[in-house]
Amino acid sequence: MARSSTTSDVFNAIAEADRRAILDALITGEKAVGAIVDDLSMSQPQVSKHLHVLSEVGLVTSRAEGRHRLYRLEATRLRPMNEWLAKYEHAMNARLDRIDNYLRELQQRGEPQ
Amino acid sequence: MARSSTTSDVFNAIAEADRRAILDALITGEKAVGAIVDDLSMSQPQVSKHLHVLSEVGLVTSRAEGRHRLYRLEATRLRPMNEWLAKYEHAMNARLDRIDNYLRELQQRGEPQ
DNA sequence: TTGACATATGCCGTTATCGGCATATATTGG
DNA sequence: CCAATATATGCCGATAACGGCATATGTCAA
Repeated sequence: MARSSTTSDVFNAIAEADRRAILDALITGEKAVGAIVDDLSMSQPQVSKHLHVLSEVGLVTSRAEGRHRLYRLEATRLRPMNEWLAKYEHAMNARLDRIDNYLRELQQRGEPQ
Repeated sequence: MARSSTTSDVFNAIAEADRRAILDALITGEKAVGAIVDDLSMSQPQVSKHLHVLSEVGLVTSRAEGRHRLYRLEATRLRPMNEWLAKYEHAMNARLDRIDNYLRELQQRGEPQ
């Protein structure tokens, strides 16, 4: 058995740097495949395939516009990641909290004098 | 060429559900390999290998304690993901914002009367 | 209709991944 | 030192991912 299919969940879809780049490129709004190809200088089939994967997990949707196909970011689908990460928020800021407390401590020690 | 090595960056390390489960198991604090094996009912070699991967990207660290090896979560390493996700925060909440605006609008229209 | 442009698909070779199993490597207690 | 416990590693077979290239599909314009 290999890694669970890339098309099965958002975490896998996003594991690929090129796909993250594509999503990044779509932040500013809808874009045609060709535009993405130009922006990221990847091959057209490569972009189409990545878009297919992203589409399978719902991270992008598309609509036809003449002979172009416009892809749109569906950021809502990133929620699962966001929620998973949220569990670590506290631990992630532990160091900062410690620095913060340290600074507060310094300040308190300074004030009396 | 396949997907960039699982040991190269956090996004790939986390693409595997079992590894996320391991990290989740470590949220409450240090744990020995055996404890994780029991908690998640995965095979011992499987857990060891996943821990190895997680360790390569710095998501966990370990220390020896007798014949046990205690693994510890290094949540700080999740920052890159957090930052990447932050870019989508706005788009992710767009729908909520829209509802919010709508409600605000309703309220304003109601007030004058 | 024909031809040009835009995008999707199919096939191929290479490479990584993953789990299972057996086994190597500590470490401790007697 | 030896046996038992705890963990790490190495090898294997199966699977799927990725990029490249050629080509199919679709759409417009003249």
